[in-house]
Amino acid sequence: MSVQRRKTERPGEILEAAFEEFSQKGFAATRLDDVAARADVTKGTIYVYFSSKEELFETMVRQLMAPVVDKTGDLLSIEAETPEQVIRAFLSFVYDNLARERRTRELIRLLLLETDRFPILIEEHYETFIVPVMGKLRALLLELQAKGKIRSLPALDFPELFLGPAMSLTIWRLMFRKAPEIDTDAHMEGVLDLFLNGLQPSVMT
Amino acid sequence: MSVQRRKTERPGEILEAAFEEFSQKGFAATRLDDVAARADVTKGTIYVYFSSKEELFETMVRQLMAPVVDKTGDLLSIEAETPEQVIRAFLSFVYDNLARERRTRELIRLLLLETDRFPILIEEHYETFIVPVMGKLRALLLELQAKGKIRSLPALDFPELFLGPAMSLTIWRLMFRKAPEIDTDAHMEGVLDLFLNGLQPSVMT
Amino acid sequence: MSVQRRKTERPGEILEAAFEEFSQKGFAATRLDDVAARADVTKGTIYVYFSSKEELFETMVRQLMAPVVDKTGDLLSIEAETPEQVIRAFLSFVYDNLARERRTRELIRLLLLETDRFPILIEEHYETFIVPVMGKLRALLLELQAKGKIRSLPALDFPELFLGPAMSLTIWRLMFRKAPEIDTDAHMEGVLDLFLNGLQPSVMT
Amino acid sequence: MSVQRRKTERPGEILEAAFEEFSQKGFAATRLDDVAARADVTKGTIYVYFSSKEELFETMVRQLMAPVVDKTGDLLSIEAETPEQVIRAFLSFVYDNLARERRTRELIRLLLLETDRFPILIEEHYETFIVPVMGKLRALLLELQAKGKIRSLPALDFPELFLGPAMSLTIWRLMFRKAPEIDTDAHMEGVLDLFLNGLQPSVMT
DNA sequence: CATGAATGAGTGTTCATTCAT
DNA sequence: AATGAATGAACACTCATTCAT
Repeated sequence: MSVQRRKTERPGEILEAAFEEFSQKGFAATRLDDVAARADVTKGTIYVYFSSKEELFETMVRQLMAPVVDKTGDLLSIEAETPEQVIRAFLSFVYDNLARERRTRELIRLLLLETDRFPILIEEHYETFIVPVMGKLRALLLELQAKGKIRSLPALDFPELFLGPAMSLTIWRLMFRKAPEIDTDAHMEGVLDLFLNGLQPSVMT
Repeated sequence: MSVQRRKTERPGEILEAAFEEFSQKGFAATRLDDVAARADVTKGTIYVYFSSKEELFETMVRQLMAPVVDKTGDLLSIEAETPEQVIRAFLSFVYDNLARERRTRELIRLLLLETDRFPILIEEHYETFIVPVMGKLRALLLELQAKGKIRSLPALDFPELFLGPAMSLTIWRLMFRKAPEIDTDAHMEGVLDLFLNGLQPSVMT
Repeated sequence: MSVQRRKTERPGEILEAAFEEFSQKGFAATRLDDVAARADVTKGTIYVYFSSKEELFETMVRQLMAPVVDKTGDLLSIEAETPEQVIRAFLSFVYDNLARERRTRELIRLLLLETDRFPILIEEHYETFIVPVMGKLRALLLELQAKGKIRSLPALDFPELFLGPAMSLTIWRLMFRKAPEIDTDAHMEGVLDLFLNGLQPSVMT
Repeated sequence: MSVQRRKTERPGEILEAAFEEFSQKGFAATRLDDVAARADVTKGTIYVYFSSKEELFETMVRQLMAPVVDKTGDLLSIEAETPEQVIRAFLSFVYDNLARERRTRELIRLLLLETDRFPILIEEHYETFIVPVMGKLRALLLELQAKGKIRSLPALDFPELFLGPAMSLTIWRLMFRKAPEIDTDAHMEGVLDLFLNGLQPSVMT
C-alpha cells in the first residue's frame, strides 16, 4: 500500500523537487537530473508526468499560486469600516503571503526572473489576482474617503503603493540573505502606523 | 582613426551588449554567441577582453553599479532640516535610480536572479551602498525626531521601509510590463504626502 | 538479447576505440568525436561511462596494463638454476609483452608521451611492476654469481640493462615503421647468446 | 648594436623556446602563445619567421638533429682494430648523444610521439643517420670476425642491438623521472664488459 | 509505470592564423 | 620587423528528450 501511495504522490513529489531546484537556480540553470534526484526518481520518470521542462515549470508555478489566489476571496469581501481595519487586512494578507511564506517569496523571484520566458504566467496572475485585489483596495479607500474617514490624498490613485513595504521587504530578504533579520510583525505594525498617521509630530502638541 | 577608436571602444561595446542579453535572459540562458553578435564581434573577441562568461557578467554589473554608487555622496552629506527635505531627497534618489532608470531596474532583476551564483556582488553592494545609505537615513530621522519635527514612531527602526514604494514600483514594472503605466513623479509625490501626513483626515477638523 | 549484450559491452568497445585513437594521435590530438565514431556510438555516450577525456585515457591505460602486470607472478617465482634459464625467462617475458604485442608497444609510447600529463600512471607502473621485476632479476643474478655460475660483473648493478635490447627493439619498431622487419625470435636468441657468451672468440681456440 | 644583434637572434630564440615547449607537452598540446612568451616575443612574431606551427616544429627538430648527424663522420671513419675499440667507440657515441644529452633525449621522445604527424622527419633521420651508422657497425663487426677477433655470433645480424642498452637507458630516464639515478659511465662500462665477455664464469673452466 | 542508456544539438572556451598598424 | 587585436573553426562537455525494456 505504501508503494501504491507513493506512486500516486509521484507527481507532487516531482513538483516539490522542481520548486526547490528552480527557485535555487532559475529555469535555465536547473537540470532535470537534479530535480529527479531530489524527487528520488529517474529523469525518465519526469517525462511520464510532464511533457517538457517548460510544462513542469508552469505546472509547478500554478500549483504554488493556487492557494494564494484562493485566499483572495476573504479580501474581496471586506467592508470599509475604519481605515485601520482596511489597511490592516490588506497588509496582513500581503505580509502573510509574500513576506512570511518562503515559497511565495521564491515564486515571486522566479516569475520576476522568467518574465520573458513565461509571459502568460505573469499575465494570468495579473488578471486573476492583482487587478481585482487592487481594485478592491482602491474602492475601499475611496469609500473611506467619501465617508470622511481618510483624507483625499494622491496616494489613492496608486493602491499598489500600500503593498510596497511588504513587497520591498520580500525583495530585501531575497537579495540580502546575510543582512540582519527583520521582525515581520514589527515591520507591519510600523508600516500601518506610518500609513495611518504619517511622520507629523503629534498634532496635540 | 575610426578603426583605432573602435578598438578602444570594443570592451565597452561588449559590456553594453552583455547587459542587454543578460538582462533579457538571465545569466544561464544567455549565449555568448548572442552577446558577440549584438556587439558586432565574434565570440573569440569576447575572450580577448574577458576571461569567462562569469567575469563578463561581473564586470558588467560593477560597471553599471558604479555611477549609482558614486551618487551616494550627495545623499550622505544631507542635513536634517525639515522632514520633507529629508524624505524627498531619499525618495528622489531611489526613484531616479531605480524606478526611472531602465538599466538600474534591470540590474536589480539580474542580481535578484543570480543571488546564488554571484553572492559576492550582492554582498559588495550591500556593504558599500545599502548599509551607509540606510544608516544615514536612520540618523537623519532620529535627528529630526530629537528636534521634535517628527513623531517618535516605530517605522524609524526600518529605514528601508521608506524606500519600499520605489522598490515596489520597480518590481511592478519589471513584472507587469503590460500593466497601465504609472506616472513616476505623481507616484513619488503621493508617497511623500502619505509618509508625511498619513491617511488621517485633515487636521483642521 | 543482442542489444542487451551490446549494452554491457559498450564501455569495452569505447575503451578499445580510445586505445586506437589515443595511440595513433596522442592524448591532446585525439578527438572524442573520433573515438565515438570508431566505437559506433555518439559522443554523449562516452560521457555515460567516463567522466572526462582524462578518465577515459587513464581507464584505458590501466585496462591494458592489467594483463601484463598479472603475468609478472610467473616471473617472480622463478628459481635460479642456470644463467640461460634465468635470462631466457626474463627475455621471453619482455619480448612477448613489449616487442611482440602491438598493444603494449603502443602503450609504452603513449606513456612516454604523456609522462607529464599522467605522472601517476607512470609511478604506479613503476612501483607495482618495474621495481619488483628488476629486484627479482637482480636477486637471481646475484644468486647465480654466488653459486659461481656467472662472473662477478659490473652489469649486475644494472639489471634493467638486460631488458635493454627488447625495449630498444620496441622503440625501433615504433619509430622506423618502414625499416626492414626484424625477426623477433632470432633477435632474442641473438641477445641471449651475446649476454651469455659475449663477443669473445671461442675460448677453446 | 645589442638590439640589432637581438633581432638577428630572434629565430634562434624562438626555436629554443619551441624546443622547450614542444618537448614538455608534445606537438598538439603546445600553444604558440607559450612559445612566444618563453621567447619573449609576441605570437605574431613567430609568423614572421615560420609559416606555421608545423614548420616551426620541423625546423626545430632539424636544427637539433644537425650537430648529432655531423658527428657521425667520426664514427664512419673508424677502423676495426680490437673489439673493445669498436664497441667502445659506438657506445660512447650513443651514450654521449642519447643518454647524456638532455636535448637529444627529449628529441627522441618528440619524434617517437609525432611519428604519424611528421613521418618525413623520421624517414630522413633513418636514411641519413641510422642506416649508415648501423651499416658501418655491422661492417666493422664482420671484419673483426673475419680476423678471428670475435666469434661468429647471431647478434652480428642485429647491429642496432648493441645500441639497445643506451637507448633503453634513455627511455628509462624519460619515463621514470623519479627512479634512482644511474651513473652513465658505469652503465656504459658495464655494458661494454658484458658485450665483450658475456656472463660466463671466469675462464678457469 | 518506471527505468536508464543513448542521443545530438548546443554552448563555453581555446588557439592557430591573419592583418592593419 | 614586430605587434596584438580579431577571427573562426574546433573541441570538450552538458543536458533535455527519447525509447526499448
